[in-house]
Amino acid sequence: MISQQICEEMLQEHGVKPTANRIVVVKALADAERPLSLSELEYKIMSIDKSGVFRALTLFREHHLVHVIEDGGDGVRYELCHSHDGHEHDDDQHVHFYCERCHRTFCINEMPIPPILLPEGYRLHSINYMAKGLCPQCAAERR
Amino acid sequence: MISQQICEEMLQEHGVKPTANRIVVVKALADAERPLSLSELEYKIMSIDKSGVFRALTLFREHHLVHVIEDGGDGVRYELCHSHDGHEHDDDQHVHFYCERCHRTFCINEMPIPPILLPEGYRLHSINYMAKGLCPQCAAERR
DNA sequence: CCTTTTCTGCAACTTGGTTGCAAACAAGGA
DNA sequence: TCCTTGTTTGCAACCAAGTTGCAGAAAAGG
Repeated sequence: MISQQICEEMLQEHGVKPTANRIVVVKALADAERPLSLSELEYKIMSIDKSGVFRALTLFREHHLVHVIEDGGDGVRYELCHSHDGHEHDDDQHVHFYCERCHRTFCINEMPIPPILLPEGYRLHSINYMAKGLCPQCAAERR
Repeated sequence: MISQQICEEMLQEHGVKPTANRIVVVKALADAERPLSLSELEYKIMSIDKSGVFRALTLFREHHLVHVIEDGGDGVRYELCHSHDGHEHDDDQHVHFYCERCHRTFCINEMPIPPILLPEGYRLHSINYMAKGLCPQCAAERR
């Protein structure tokens, strides 16, 4: 549980005016310890119209407060940037794990993304490493 | 350019009845040397209604003739499985590169996906390694 | 207190994907 | 060959997620 206080500061730090709605959205993201999709956020928040959540996320993205990861299939998910330099680069890239049974996406924080060597000419900006399978909980229930 | 003959055989091998439409779709996938999205295929084929392309892809997926990779943002892309064992497992996992400028997705065939060590309990099924940035062509034009 | 700008909710729209249905087609038996 | 049965296809309708326009509400700044 993260205090409203801190959420407000996060917004400030990234140059986003902390309105009531926006604080609620950052808080929702911060409290969930995994990346959320737009619809999960909509559902989780309820008090704000989906367009509001959408606009907040768009803004956050522009200000590098959240980043986007591809989910295990359809949509995209939003995750707070933890990089402390505040801006631009997000050195926070880690592996994600998508559970095919409960459809949640986990951050494997302890696992940095292994780098690759690209052929001549490619210019690399970012990497999305998504592992899929069963999360510990679902793997256990399975048997 | 891949012969219709071969496409037909690919279908057979995977237990899919080779109808006219299906052959066209496999051929389109085989000729493009990169994973295509549904809409790219629709555009590329024209002679077949999008529902037809969609149904062909769904079928192919069920028969492990194509696999799905997440694109650099929104939709998903389809790529022919090159694994020669024919069925079930697709040991064909390699890195993909998404160009943020021309929005094409390339197969980096020479680069197998580096494995990771997951924490206790996770059961891994597949991995999607997507690098993003500029492809050689766009990187060159850029300057 | 008034003016100007930003923020917000609602409703409408767009787009990509998906499905229902009936006509077209293919396969197999009489 | 003709008929029956099941499969495949195109069309149009549908659906949901994401996105935008607009006008009222709220905030900021004189």
